[in-house]
Amino acid sequence: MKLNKIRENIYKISRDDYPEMNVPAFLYASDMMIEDIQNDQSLTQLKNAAMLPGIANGVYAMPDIHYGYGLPIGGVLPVFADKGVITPGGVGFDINCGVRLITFDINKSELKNPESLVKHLYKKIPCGVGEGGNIKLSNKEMKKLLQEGSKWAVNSGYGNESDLYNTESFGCLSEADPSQVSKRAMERGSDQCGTLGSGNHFLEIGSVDKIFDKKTANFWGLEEGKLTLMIHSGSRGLGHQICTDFLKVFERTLEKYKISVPDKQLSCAPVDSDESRKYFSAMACAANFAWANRQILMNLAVSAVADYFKVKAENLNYRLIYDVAHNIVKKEFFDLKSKNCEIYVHRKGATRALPPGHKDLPEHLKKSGQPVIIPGDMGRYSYILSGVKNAPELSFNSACHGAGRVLSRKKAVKTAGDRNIAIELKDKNIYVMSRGKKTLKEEMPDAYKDVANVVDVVHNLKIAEKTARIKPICVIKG
DNA sequence: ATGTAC
Repeated sequence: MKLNKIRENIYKISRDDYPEMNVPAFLYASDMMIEDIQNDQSLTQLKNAAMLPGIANGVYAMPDIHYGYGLPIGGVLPVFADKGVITPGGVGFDINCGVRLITFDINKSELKNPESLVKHLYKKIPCGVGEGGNIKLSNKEMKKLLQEGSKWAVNSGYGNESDLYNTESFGCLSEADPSQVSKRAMERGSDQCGTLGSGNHFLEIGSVDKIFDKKTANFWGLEEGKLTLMIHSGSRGLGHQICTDFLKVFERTLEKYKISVPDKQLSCAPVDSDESRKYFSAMACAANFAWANRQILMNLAVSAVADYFKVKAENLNYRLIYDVAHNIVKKEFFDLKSKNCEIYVHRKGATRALPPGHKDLPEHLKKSGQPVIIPGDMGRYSYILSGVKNAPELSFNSACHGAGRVLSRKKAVKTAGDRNIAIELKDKNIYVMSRGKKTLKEEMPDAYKDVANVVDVVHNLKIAEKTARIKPICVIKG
């Protein structure tokens, strides 16, 4: 792909070089990352996305870009409500995959036996491919959950109402319509609320290891040396099934709306079409399911931590810093050429990052900007950043979402050979337990880029600025 | 990511 470097950390794929594009594509990455990025087909996917109709300004790729279904992971696709298209490939299979971060008023030094804590967590958190949990929902109750998201979880006894104010969109997309969710999707989801999943999903106890921005950290209640809980999970089989169901629908709509796409995986329909409305309503259900899921997982993990410290869960002082999605399409408003425009922003492996003062932030976060949670790998660290001033213009309020792989899962397993990743991590005082036999090899630290380099790109561009770094202590995986 | 194929 022909890339033009327009300034430090910004590369452009230009319409002068590829006239088939309707808008330019922008890649945010450092010089040293370019070679790896050029090695897969992700930039071709980005260029293909720029050929869709009705895009606002451009398409964008974050430094953790890699190959995905349709739009690359790490891609942002903003479209005008009145002339753009919705594409399920712009969201991906794991609808509202996202991350949540919690802090405890407990010092790292008080955690004397992390090996025991990881066992407590592993026992309490259902995880693994296809695994169900302890909550079985009737059809009626499922419908309620899909409409209400996090609020359903709070009303069902999982957490506090204040948690909603520390969740993106208050943990609910109001467009959710359960009648657009297939029976099969409902069935797959009905016993999976409160389950972690597998692959790169994880639940981790860590500690704040470094503060970059003291003011923002203080404001949010992040203190060096305190224990944290991070949860990375999504909408499980429900979201997967919804995506599968609608991909079939959208492949058939191309002819109907006379849209030509360079890649069937970018099948789409006008925003204002029956198909897009139905997809959006079903996608919103999956998003709400994922928020309820993480809300419940948080409560299960908090009770495991309480068990370990031999205190009652209600006496354990914890605080939800934020919960943010990184696979979603949302209706948002942006000032473009001094006109307020309704935009549907597809974020796929991209985290929303609202700058200070944004109207969608709750009052208590207006001053700091939105917390942007960026998980790394299980052997190094994760970051929390705050949305800053260049986010609207550079990326429609979006930042990176993680480290990004350097080795495919298959390659990682092969490279790991007969290494014992759990023992290697234990030597670094990180205690991991995993249900899947291959998971730890697939997810070993060497399979990922150093997230510090990824985060530095968005930090230097002033899309989101570094607030704190978190180091893992106990990790459970599916 | 995912009852890793309907």
